[in-house]
Amino acid sequence: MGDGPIHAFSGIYATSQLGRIVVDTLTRVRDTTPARGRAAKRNGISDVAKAAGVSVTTVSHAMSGQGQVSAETRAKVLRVAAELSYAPNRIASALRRQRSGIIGFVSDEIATTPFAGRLVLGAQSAAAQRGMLLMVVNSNRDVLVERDQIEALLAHQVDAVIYAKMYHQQIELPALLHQIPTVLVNAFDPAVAAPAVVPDEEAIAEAAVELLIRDGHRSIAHLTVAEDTPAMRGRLAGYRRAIQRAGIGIDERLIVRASVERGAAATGIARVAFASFLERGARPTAVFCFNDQLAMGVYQAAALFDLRIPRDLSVVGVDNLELIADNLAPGLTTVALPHYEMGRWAVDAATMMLERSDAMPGEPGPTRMASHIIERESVAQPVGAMHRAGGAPPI
Amino acid sequence: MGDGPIHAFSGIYATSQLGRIVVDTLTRVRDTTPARGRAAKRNGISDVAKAAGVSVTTVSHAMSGQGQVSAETRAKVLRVAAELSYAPNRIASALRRQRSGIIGFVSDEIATTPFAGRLVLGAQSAAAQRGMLLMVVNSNRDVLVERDQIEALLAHQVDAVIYAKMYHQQIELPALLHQIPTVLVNAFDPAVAAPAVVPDEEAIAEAAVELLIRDGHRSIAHLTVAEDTPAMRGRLAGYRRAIQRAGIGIDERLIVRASVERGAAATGIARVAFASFLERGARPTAVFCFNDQLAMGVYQAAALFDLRIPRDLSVVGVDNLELIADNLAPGLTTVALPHYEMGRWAVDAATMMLERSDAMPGEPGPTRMASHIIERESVAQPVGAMHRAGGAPPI
DNA sequence: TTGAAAGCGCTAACAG
DNA sequence: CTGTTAGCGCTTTCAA
Repeated sequence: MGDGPIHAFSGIYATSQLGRIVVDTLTRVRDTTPARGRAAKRNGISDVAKAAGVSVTTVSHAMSGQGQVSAETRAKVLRVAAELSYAPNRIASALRRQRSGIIGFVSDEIATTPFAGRLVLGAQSAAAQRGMLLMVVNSNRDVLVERDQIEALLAHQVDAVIYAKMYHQQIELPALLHQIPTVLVNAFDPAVAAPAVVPDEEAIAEAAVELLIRDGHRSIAHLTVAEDTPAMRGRLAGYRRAIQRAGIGIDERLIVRASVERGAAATGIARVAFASFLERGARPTAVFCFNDQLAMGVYQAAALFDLRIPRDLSVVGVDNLELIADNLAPGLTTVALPHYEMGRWAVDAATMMLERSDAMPGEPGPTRMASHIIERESVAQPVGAMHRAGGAPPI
Repeated sequence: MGDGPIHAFSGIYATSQLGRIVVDTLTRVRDTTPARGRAAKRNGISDVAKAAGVSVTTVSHAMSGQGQVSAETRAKVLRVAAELSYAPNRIASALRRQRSGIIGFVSDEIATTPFAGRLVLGAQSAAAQRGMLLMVVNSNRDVLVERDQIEALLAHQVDAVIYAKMYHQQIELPALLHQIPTVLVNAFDPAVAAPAVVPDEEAIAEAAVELLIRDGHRSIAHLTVAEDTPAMRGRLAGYRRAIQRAGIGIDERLIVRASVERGAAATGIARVAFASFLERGARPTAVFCFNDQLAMGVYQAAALFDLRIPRDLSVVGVDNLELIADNLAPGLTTVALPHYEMGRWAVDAATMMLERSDAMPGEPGPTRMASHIIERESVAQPVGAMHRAGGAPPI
């Protein structure tokens, strides 16, 4: 292997004194002293051009598939590029094309539940498919921090942003985001015509309640929260609808509200609320809980009253928090929120807007995404289900 | 307000036909039709220069603090910049300076525990302080995906990367990362001289066991896992050390191993393991559990044997998974792993390497980071602690 | 089918 | 203290 001017041999390229072209086809001993400090200079388009004996234009065309390049030239360029482990510098490309290939992901919270992780995961996998990358930013619910972070995202020329909340809510989109394609996740802003995706709350409740009804339950309680949110309203409405559709009358006494503050130990509150519900003599055969933490409270309350789950009481939750649902004994049947799917939907919607600037993905109003139920062991037929159709009042 | 050539009046600037300079000092009616498709064109450095009546160089200097600019000029430039809501285009700046201001964050998993979130949070907060942004990427433990993602990161010219694992382990750093400053989190590679930070496993166990000893416990079990990992070894060693330091002999029968597979419902396994331990007649007054999920299993096993926590059995976990620790009744005292701090440390280390390329932050070998204990209600003095110093054998 | 050359918006020599 | 200017590495007319 010579040292002279750079030539393209048949598949083998020379190490150069001039450029940073280095061919590394052999398996090498493991490098135990990696570059420290600055990143190693990577081969650029002109290095490839030189090595392939063509112009940078041709390399660009060959790599991107733009323009007309003969098949052979293209093959050669590609081969050389691979040889030099060349990949276009996305920064330079972004500057020239006015497209960074980066999607900003703004979330209000990332550390307390696995929701954010699943959202990010879905968004990322969709982004990867389109050759884009995510820039994740988290405000921990501090509006000032959020502002700074959005500014940073804009300064980095993100092409679009996903604005995600961890709990389904109505919001006012930050004004800064009015200047850039934005899609909302788990949130909606009636004043802004931006695509938004949220869970279909009613369907969640219907799925849960229908599962219970199918197993023969007629006396189904709903343990919900006091706070007035879209999730609370939607799930309650879905509960009512499913009950009525089955021809069972709504018994308002079966609706139990726990006053849970955000982030507080929901389980304890739920345990107390549900225990006092049982104390009043209520004996539903099943409970549909607003979320898994409340369901965990129901487990604890049931233990206090010597009620066995699922023999004496079937329980369904919402969230599929594996940490809880998997670890409870018996395992908790619960409805998994479509976080992953919403993440995917969001970047798909964003890229759609990017491609055709007149496009407005999704329905008018927030797109409602379906959930699915995860069955574990907390649901069974009520004892004597066969015998007591339309039994005694439950309370 | 005229339309003519651009002039700088005392604080008010004209709307221009030529550029995109738009002054917007008035509070405006909320824009209900935000730009769709492409991002709105933002003002550039030359817009500011024009409006301020100086050269771009001066603007650059004024904004960055580099070079010499008179205080007045600087003030004027800054004012105009604010007026035009100018912020330097980081892409252009990156291309010119060969510094993207982006740190890649590679994690093996992000959706199943809150660990990743806390790591990201810590990393991000440190990054923000230094004007950098995080590009988070997640492989879901797929090596091929990971490779692609690291390549994408490199193509985006990230200045450094944080390579994080969710569980403390020894790894082989991907070769691609040998060419760029990298710091490892929750992982170490003996073959590579890269800074690494891991939890101080022994200290975790010592803190937990010392807490129990301080409360008068002398018969302290350790419920651990069978898999041989740095965490398992370290915590076991710490347990032994703390017990011995207190002058209590090690009783190997008090060390219980649960064969938990990664990601499985650890609690069930732990429940069975601990129940059979109790069945053999063991009556420790306290258990130190490898993690919170095992602790939850202990709660369940204790219920089976009518042992009340903490009256009959004190329990300490590790991880501070709020979903579990907060929701158990009684609340679980547990050791919180320093994820947030490790995240911070990692970007601090990375930026240090960036600033002085000869720097090697941290100790030789992985830096061990301290944890702290979160006290809830699962620890109490053993019944009759006062009376039975050096009591009967525990099993 | 290929190549030369003009920038994308910024920073950093260097000159005045 | 301020301004002119040459690129950073790439994409994309436009011309050959």
